[in-house]
Amino acid sequence: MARPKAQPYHHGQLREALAASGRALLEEKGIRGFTLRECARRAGVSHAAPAYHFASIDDLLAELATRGFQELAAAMTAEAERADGEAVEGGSTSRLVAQGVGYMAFAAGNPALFQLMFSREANRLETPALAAAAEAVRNLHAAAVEAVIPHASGEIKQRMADFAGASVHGFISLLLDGQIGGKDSSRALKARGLSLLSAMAETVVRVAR
Amino acid sequence: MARPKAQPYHHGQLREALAASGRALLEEKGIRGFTLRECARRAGVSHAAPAYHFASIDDLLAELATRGFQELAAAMTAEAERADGEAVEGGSTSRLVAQGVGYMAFAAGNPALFQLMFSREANRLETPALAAAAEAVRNLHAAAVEAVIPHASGEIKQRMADFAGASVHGFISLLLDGQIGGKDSSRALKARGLSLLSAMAETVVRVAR
DNA sequence: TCTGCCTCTTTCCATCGTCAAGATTCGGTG
DNA sequence: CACCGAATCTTGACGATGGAAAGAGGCAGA
Repeated sequence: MARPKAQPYHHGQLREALAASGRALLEEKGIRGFTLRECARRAGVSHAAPAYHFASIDDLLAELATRGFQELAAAMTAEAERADGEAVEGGSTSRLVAQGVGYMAFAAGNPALFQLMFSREANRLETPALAAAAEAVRNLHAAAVEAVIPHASGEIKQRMADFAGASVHGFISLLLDGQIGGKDSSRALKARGLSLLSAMAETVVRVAR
Repeated sequence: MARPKAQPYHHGQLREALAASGRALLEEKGIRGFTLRECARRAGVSHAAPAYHFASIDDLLAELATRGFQELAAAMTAEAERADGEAVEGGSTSRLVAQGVGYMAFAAGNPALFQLMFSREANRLETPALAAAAEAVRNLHAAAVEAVIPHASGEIKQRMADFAGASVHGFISLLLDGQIGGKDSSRALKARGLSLLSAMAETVVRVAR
């Protein structure tokens, strides 16, 4: 009889449940359509229950963004390591491209969350965890660029990290907003994305040489 | 006595007034903090008055985004023509860079509006006017790239237009979100932006050659 | 002048985020 | 094992919001 009742008074993992239902809700309704009450409803608790786990709705959104950045970092490293394993040539350059692929794939799979992460709506809270998670992603970018041009000056590395991050982020952002490739097939869009990534990587290599 | 009373029953230019107060409100409160009632309040009318001019709050936001795109296009062409006038050399390439400067300057001057324009929150309405205004901006990008590499193939032109648009858009987006150059001076940030623009332009030229 | 239409106000409703108060359960202490 | 404070959740309430409905004010053409 120790097993939990169908609807125990104490949820036990409400914070996790809210993060999960909140994420799904965000993708469904978008940032403006996101409501705390609906989020609580889906988690099976009353509308005021989230208050104990999250100070405000912005606090919950900040948590979602934080987890998004962590997952984004994981997606980038996973794709990069996959490239390391199968690549016979290319090395650090193909790793940079693969990391960009991971970035784009995450954004394409979680468009609303991705938008939240890079909207200042989430950054209003400016929690330390959010800042740290976002910085980790930036560091991944910087490290991948650095590996391609290890002998370049610090300033060149910074400029190229700007460049690489901006290209990848801008492309997928415009794509998700429908500003690029309106009615093209998914296959064609991937080709355009890869084309952009290789142009980006070539530029990084060329400028530093 | 024909002059309008202090608060005539019929506003006369309410649509314009709402667009103006809405724009200011958007920059002040951000997308999530934007409310129709506050917007009406600032225009000096009751909270239900906007209903006749805008079907919904999303419709008003779509109008703001549409005007934003028109203004963005104007800022790009103005900066590009300014560059044409003073440039002794460079020609089409310096024009491409200048157009990017205009793009970034508009975004930096209207961060919340810029974010709205490229958030799918506005695009949910998908009004024809909004689509047309956004397309005009895209065409400006494409035309500037085309002028730099007139002899390239159509596919290369498209890829380079993607590349140019993505770089510029990504950089200023990340900058406005605080993901780039956290505590750098405004001067340093402009230098980084110009550096990115020239790297972008060089890549466009190089790939097509 | 009169009449119909456009514009705006007032009123109302369901929903929202947040707060306060009460109910329930948990973990540790006696 | 009994008890009690703290943590967790529910209920109820408040002001604010977007939108709908109904009515009042003002304009233009017959």
